[in-house]
Amino acid sequence: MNAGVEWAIHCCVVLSSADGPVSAQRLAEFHGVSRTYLAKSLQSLSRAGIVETTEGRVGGYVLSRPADEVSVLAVVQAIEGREAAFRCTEIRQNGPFGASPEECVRPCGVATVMAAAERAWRASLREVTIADLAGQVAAETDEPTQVAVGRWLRP
Amino acid sequence: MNAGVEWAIHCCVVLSSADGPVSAQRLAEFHGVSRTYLAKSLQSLSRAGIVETTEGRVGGYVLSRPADEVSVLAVVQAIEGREAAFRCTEIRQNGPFGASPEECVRPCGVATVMAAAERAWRASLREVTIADLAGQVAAETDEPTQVAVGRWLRP
DNA sequence: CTTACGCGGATAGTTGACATCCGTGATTGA
DNA sequence: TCAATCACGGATGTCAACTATCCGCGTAAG
Ligand code: SF4
Ligand code: SF4
Repeated sequence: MNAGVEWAIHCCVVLSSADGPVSAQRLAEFHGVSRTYLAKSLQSLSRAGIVETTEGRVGGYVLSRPADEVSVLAVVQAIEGREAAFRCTEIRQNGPFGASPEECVRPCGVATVMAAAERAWRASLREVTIADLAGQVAAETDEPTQVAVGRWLRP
Repeated sequence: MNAGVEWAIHCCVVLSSADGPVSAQRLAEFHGVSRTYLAKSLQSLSRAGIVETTEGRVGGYVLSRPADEVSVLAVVQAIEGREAAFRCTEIRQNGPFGASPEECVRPCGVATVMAAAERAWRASLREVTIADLAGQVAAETDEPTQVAVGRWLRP
């Protein structure tokens, strides 16, 4: 799985507790990752409509929806894409006893099972929102640090 | 996801309906895929204890357990490995407000959520066995073809 | 002893993830 | 007005993993 997924989720959590636009520079420094590459992930979030950007001198990223309306699944799919991990290559149509395309209008058992598993995976991620994660982080961080982080994000 | 997963599942289904060892040559022909590369996947299944091999002149592969005791999950993990798709890189320890390693003894919310999703995925795959898939295939295949396939597998 | 077969290592080609750079356009503050 | 800052998108490079092939070895049936 793409490492940018982890970065993107963390960025969303940070953005949910910030009170203004945060630049890619700050987000990258905060997490200790490559600025230029993180920008790619943030652009994906932007295209997916999860964050909004303000260009110019004091530009940066802001969550475009309240944190409790952004599921973890949305962030993951924004970075990883929406294609299923399991790609069926229709090998049942190959070989000496290959089925004809007419017989393959509906997916076979293998593809069905894998699709069901991925549905379960997505359903699990859909249950959790960025707000849930942010609340957890806030509960584990003491008050002075939270204030310091807030000030650091907006210099 | 590794394409060899699809091949391996199909091979297990075929093996469950065969009455003797089937060579990699036959399995590859049957599915119309590369013989040499399929052999790699079959070797993974062998190392995982899902199939057993008989070497020598009329060697081949046989399921080492009854088909209803082999879950799809076991086959997938044999090919793909057992590591989680989401790798946490502990970026919360980075940056100016990075947490100390002592504070990170237990996994954070993000890693927990992703792990729960993967558990749901595995649980879904664990519910289905090779026997289930074989039964589905058998129900969709007419009698004469089944006999012909059985004969073709063991020439 | 010959033959067919699985096993494991070595070896490439190809793809996709990871990472960086630069030019463009937009916005703000001097 | 003008320079600085920042997001955006394209182009490019690097690297690991997947895909695929080949060969020598050991094994067991005939
Ligand atoms: S049997 Fe299922 S998984 Fe296999 S090729 Fe057909 S649709 Fe795909
Ligand atoms: S916060 Fe969670 S996902 Fe992020 S680096 Fe720490 S353990 Fe990993």
